[in-house]
Amino acid sequence: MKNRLKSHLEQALRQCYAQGRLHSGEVPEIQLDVPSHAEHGDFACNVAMLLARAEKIAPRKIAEELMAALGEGDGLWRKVEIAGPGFINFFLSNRCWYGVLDDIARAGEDYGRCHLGAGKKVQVEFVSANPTGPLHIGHGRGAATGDAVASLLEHAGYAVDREYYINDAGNQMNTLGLSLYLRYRELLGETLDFPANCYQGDYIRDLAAEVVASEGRRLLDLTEEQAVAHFARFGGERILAGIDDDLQAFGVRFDRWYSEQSLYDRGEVERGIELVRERQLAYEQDGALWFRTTAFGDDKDRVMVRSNGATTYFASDVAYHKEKFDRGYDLVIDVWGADHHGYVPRMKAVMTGLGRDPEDLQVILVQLVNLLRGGQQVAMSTRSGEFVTLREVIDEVGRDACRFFFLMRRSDSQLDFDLELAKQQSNDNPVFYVQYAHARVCSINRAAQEQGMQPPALGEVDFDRLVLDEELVLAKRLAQFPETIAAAAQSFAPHRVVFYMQELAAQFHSYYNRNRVITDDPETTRARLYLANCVRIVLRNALRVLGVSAPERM
RNA sequence: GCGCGAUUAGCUCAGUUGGAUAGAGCGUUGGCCUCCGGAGCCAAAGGUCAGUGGUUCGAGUCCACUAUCGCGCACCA
Repeated sequence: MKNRLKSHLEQALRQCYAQGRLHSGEVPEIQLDVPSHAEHGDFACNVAMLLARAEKIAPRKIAEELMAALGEGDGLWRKVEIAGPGFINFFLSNRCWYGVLDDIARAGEDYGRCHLGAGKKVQVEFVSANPTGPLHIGHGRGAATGDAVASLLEHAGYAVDREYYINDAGNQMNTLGLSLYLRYRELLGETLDFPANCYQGDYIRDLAAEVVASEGRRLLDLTEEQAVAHFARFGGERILAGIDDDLQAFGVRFDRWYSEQSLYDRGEVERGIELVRERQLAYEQDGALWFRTTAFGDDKDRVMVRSNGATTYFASDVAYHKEKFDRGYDLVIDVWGADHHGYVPRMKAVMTGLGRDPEDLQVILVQLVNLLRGGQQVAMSTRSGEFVTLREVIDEVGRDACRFFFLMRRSDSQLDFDLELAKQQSNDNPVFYVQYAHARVCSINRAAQEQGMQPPALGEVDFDRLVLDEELVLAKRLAQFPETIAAAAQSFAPHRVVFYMQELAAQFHSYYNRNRVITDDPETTRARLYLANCVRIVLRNALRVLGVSAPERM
């Protein structure tokens, strides 16, 4: 609809130039905004103001010329006017708005999808928590965000892969192995000092206890080095399996689990370092090998190979990102904790250094979750091992509320997550409010069915029966859904979908409360059922993007 | 010290990428059930968009400085 208006405007502008009524020849991008006030119409265009400078005449004058060239617009609008400093305001015809109901009925599950991405390959890498402990709620927010962004991009026509990067190389796995080994020995009767830099959480003891149960004292015969290696492998696998379980319970599925260690095993890290050398971006200093990232905007060069010969995490990250693009992705998105924001410039520098556009790498930063219970802060500290796990929160408030709450705010701003509120079944709780709107339509359908009526199919509805303002407002809101998805996808911002749903649900609840869908008049009833079911379809599609269920009864 | 980010209603936050008179939810106050699910709805009050200057037809939005808060500044991962 917006696009149709746009092409009308472009045509009018070209006509003005052709007829010599305007002279500059400039064709700016036509912008159409939905004004905040209804008296300014359905869409407002500012092109006359943009042209004012080049044309050197008053914007209202330009707007007049454009309006004259616009003509009737074959019934798309019922009124066009010039207002304020030179806005061109369009008032669309009701028939045109109710046409979106047919679009929705026709498209069904696909309503809201678009081809913005043109099939480009995108990888979204997220969670990627170290396999040294269970997922906590911070990871949960990353999981919800990454999954929703991936889903948004799918809806916008990108070919998306979800990937989890496993940091299974380096000394943290040794630390894990050592932590388990020491707890194992403790459980078998030794008293020893458990080092502060080892993992303190109870899950370490639990895992060690499993080993005691299955292996007994046998592993005491190993050398410490052998034992640590054994425990590291065992612990890593078990913890990763637990993470996978938690993510499945959360409804997140990855296309690929990518091991950092495999980069070493296949020589990718070596190849990455070679490439940096070939491009003359490496130099040696103090016995270490450095990547000259300062050449591309980083404020410090970065070490790839330490003076003791060990490669850094940065080196494998270079290799990993190089390898992502080798796999043919056009766009790579990393979802990171916001405390890693300092790493963005260096990774962008790596992109440039490797000959890619830095825009091909997008980093989404996810801020901390502040967990509350009835307004009171829940204490958390990863260091001491006292943290609230994702699993605990899913078990307590349910997957739907959990995902919804994680996505309610822009990902880069801190989030208050109140467990009591998330469990509450009232209008204070936004997730129930939205789901309830969906269930309510289903309930109306059931009531209609009992009276022998089916939700009407395409073409069975007389839109002239929709005469209420609220019905028009609902139709307009429904028409906005595809652009909401597109805009949210382009800015990697799932929270926009949340806000959209809350508005739509509020409008529907309000409509429902004031009017009966099922009336004495069969034609009116049909039209209203049709409208209500379009609301249901859009709510369901929106919830699906976020990974939240759309229940038929609650 | 340097860098990144934030600052919008009593609280928690949006703000369609620079548009017209600033938007929700919660909280507060006052209303609404003979009715398809009240798990809901309606209404009112509430604002110097942190401050100062700048850019222009037009600034919550862009730029500079200031203040306050948060985070980051390893040959760790």
